[in-house]
Amino acid sequence: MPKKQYHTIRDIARIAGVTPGTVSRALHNSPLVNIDTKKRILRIADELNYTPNLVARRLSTGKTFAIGVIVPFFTRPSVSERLDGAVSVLSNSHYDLVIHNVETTEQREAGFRDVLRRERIDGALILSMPILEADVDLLAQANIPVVMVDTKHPDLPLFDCVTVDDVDGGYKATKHLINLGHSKIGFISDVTERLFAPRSDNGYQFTSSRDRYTGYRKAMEEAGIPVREEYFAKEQHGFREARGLAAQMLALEDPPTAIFASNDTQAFGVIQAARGKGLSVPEDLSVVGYDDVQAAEFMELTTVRQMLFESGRQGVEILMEKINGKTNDPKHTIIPTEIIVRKSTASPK
Amino acid sequence: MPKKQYHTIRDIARIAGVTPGTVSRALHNSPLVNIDTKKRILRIADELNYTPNLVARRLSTGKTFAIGVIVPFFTRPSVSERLDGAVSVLSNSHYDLVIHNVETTEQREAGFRDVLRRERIDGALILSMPILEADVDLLAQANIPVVMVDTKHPDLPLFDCVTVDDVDGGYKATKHLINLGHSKIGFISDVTERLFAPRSDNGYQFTSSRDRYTGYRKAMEEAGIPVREEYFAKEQHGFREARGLAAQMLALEDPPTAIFASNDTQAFGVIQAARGKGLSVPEDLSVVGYDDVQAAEFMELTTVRQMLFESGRQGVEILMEKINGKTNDPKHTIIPTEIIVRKSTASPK
DNA sequence: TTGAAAGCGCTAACAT
DNA sequence: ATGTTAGCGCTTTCAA
Repeated sequence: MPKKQYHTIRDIARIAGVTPGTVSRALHNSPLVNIDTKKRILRIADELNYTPNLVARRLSTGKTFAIGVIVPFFTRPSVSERLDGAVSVLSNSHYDLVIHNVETTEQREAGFRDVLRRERIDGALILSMPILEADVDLLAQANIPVVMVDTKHPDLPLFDCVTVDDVDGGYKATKHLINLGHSKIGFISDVTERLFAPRSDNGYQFTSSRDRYTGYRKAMEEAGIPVREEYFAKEQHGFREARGLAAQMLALEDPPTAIFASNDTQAFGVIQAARGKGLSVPEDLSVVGYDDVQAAEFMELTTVRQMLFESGRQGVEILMEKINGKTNDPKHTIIPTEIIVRKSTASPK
Repeated sequence: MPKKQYHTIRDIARIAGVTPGTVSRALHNSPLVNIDTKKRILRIADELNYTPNLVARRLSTGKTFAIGVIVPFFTRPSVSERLDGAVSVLSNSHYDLVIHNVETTEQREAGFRDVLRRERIDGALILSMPILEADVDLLAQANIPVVMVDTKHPDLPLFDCVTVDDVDGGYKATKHLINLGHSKIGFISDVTERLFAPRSDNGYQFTSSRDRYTGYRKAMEEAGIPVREEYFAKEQHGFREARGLAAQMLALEDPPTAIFASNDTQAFGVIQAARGKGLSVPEDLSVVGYDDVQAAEFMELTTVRQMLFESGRQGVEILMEKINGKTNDPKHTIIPTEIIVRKSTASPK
């Protein structure tokens, strides 16, 4: 078998009659190399179809030229749109994006323990991951810059993060319904995955839904509408679960005339539940979602847009600044929300 | 500033009073090391919170412990579900998954030129990327195993691939409509992205839609139903485009009573077009999609399921076998399809 | 069972 | 402008 199927800087050096150091400089466009030798070196490199061994470069420079992203459930549209924003920044740089998907507790631990280290990546993005108390230590031990997107934690003002003002988003959605004349407004929330809420719920898992609910209450109270307990329900993320919840709520003696779901997927479940009961949307039931994922448009769902792509993009951009040592102080960016009115909401009959 | 914020094998060696070689052996559970020294070494490593520097290990062993995936538009649900399958295999191994997203011609070229090399990754998965003539050379030059998923190319029987029998899938969908009594059946196709079809269409870009259309024709001919030209239309992937196409088709003098769209996203566009014309689905128009993405379920869309997750999973599994040298001969796996009947299809009135 | 030493391919500081 | 050299952290062969 052949000794090696590729060429190194040394091969080029030999052929060009120079030393590896010079080749390295030529390849890096250093001004410290004669224009002719540089040309010659580049030509030879090209003929040899040379590409540098990134691993060697990484070891030598101490930089990995890779960033990691720790993310759960990236097939969820909202997550994958954020990821897309993150990827978009990197594809114009030399950085690789290594993705660590989290779906089990082990993977979660492994992610925080092994991934957040300088020996693997230059920086990490934590995307849509609720932070547990146990994570805080690991996070603090990380010897690389970390930016969190769609993830907040009361004890971590020390970290950079990109978040959304979910209280405001929830407020806007509810306000929209109130303005339409609704007062019987249900709220359907998702719940922190079991994965993220081990036996001791220490109050750290901070879901966006909670904030959205706070916004809901605020709008209700402001309008002097009592918040009814039977108009609140929560279940796992997923449209089937939400469908069940909505079906129950619509079966109440005095059912709501509008339902605000804390994400679009759940809103779709609500719409299905209404359909199942022979109710039409928005005539008999108004529905508002949250996220404005791509499917929301063809479902003609009124929803709260939160610039998912943009949040991922900004997260990585901040991360790159950190990696390149441009800034130091933690930065908390808040992405604005906007209510997108489509055809799933109307005044009550 | 501190010289280094982490510990190396040498630190452990010093403290344990042995040489780095021994530490390396101990860490790898080699039988060639005294049980007591091994224990001592492991204890020290643990106390020091040691984790090996993967980059160094990679350089030394010549393995990168990473695989790359080249993929376009990974926010598309069908693509991201495939990706999810790929990721699922890796998260139980020590392999990293680096993702190279392709959205421009440059990125496409860069992907094939730079990524497919042993110096970066141990193997690559090419996901849902039509292969151009120019790619063939680059692919052939790759010095690492490559597996293609949802990508075929007539000239590349040499490569491993996981594909779907789209002709059969298209046949099943059409047959279903015919069985329901339809004979005026439209077909809406997507078109290879401009990105993938530069000026010279050399016939190599092989879209799945074409196969699905072949299946459609086959079913029609078999049933003795003439294929009408005005019942065929194509446009870019995307529900808006499909909505436009369907609107036109439904405005024909003699409009179809059923439309088969070559993917779910376009099917959603068709449904919207019908709705826009005041037609209800399935009473006035039956709609069939393709892919069975998650949204298909809550849209209650009849569609052709093709085990997206599974295709990604199998792709990586084959890739890992190749990397570990278990098999050599190219393997062509065909994932079966299945028609999922939901509420978007019915007999014509 | 352990130590010594070479080497993976590249970079960068220093010397010339 | 170029050569020389040391070294990044780890693995692995060869000796002992």
